[in-house]
Amino acid sequence: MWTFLSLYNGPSTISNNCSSPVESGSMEDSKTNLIVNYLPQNMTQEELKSLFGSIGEIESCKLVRDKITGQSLGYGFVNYVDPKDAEKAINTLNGLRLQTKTIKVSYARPSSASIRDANLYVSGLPKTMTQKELEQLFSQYGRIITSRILVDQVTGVSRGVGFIRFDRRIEAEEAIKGLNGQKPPGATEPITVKFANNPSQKTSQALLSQLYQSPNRRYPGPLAQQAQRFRLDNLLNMAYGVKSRFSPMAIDGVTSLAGINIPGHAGTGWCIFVYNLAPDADESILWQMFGPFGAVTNVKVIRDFNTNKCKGFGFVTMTNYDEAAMAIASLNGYRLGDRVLQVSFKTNKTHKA
DNA sequence: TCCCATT
Repeated sequence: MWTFLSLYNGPSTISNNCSSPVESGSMEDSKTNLIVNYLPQNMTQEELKSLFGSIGEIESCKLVRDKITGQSLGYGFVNYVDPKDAEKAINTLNGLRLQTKTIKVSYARPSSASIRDANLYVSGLPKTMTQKELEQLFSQYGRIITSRILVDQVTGVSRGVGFIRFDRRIEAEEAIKGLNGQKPPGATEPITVKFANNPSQKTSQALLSQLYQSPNRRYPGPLAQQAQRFRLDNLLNMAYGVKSRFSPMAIDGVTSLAGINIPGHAGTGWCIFVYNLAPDADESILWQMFGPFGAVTNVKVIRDFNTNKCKGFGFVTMTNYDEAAMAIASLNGYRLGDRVLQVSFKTNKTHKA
C-alpha cells in the first residue's frame, strides 16, 4: 500500500534539466515546505495546523479546498520555519492513520505550471496487472509521482483502471502518445490512456446527482416552493459555474416575511444554526449543503465527547449576509436523508432538543 | 470510465 513512498525521495531527486521556460520557480523553500496527502475529508485547516504544529513552528499552513464548494480536496501544505522540523514531520507523521485514511507527508515540489495536469487515467488494464507493473510500463516516459490501481471495494480485485501522476505534464503527454491504444506486454486488449478528470469538476457532478436524487418531499408552502426553486437554481448555477443572480433585496424580503430574528455577530461572519443532523453527520455534508450559496469560512458538527457521534446539530459560518440568508431560506426544511432540517441564524438563546 | 499532488 505504501509503494509510493519509494517513488519520491525528496527534492534532491527532482530533475532540473527541464527545457520549459516556465520552470523558473524558486527552490529555496523546498526543505521546509511539505505537501500532505490523503487527509480525511472532514479535517479542517486548524486541525492540520494543530497536528503539524506539534512538531515545530509553522511558517504557514494551507488546506486546499474546492474554490466553489469549499470542500476539502484532501490535501494541503505545511511550511515550517526550520527544515529540521519538516524532516521530523516526514519521519513521524508520514503514514499516520487518521480515521479511514493513511496520510502521506513529503516534500512539496517547487510550484510550477509544468507540474500541473500531469495526472493520467488508465483503463482497460489486465486485471492481473500489479501497481508495480503499471509503474514499470509508464516509467519509461518520465518520473512517476504517484500510481494507483482501483480495486473493487468488496472483493479487492483490480477494476482494470488506475492512475499515473507524472512529475511533469510533458511526460504525461508523451505517455499518452506512446501507450494509449497499445497492448501492454502479454496483454490481449489495448489500454486507454488519457488525462484524468479535473478534481474540481467532480464536485459539480456530485451536486447535480444530489439534485436529481433528492425529490422534494417536504410540505410545500409558498415560501418553501420559493426556497426550493432558489436552491435548484443555485445548484445548477454552481454546476455550470454561473454566478448567482439573486439580489440581496429579495432575500431581505424573504427573511423578514419568515420572521427571522436579527442574527448573532457579524464580526467573523454570519453564524448559522443547523438542527436535526443525523448521528453520523460530518463536516463535509455541511460544506456540500452551504457551499453552493456562497463563501463558507467554517463548519462544525457538534459531537458527543464519548461516542463521537453528532449530537444533532452543527454550525456554519458564512461571510456574506445575503448568501447566508439565501442558504437559510433554501435549506430550512430541507430533507436530508430521513430528517427535515431546521436552519436559522444562530441566536444567543440556548436551543433545546 | 475516475484514485482527491501544487497553495
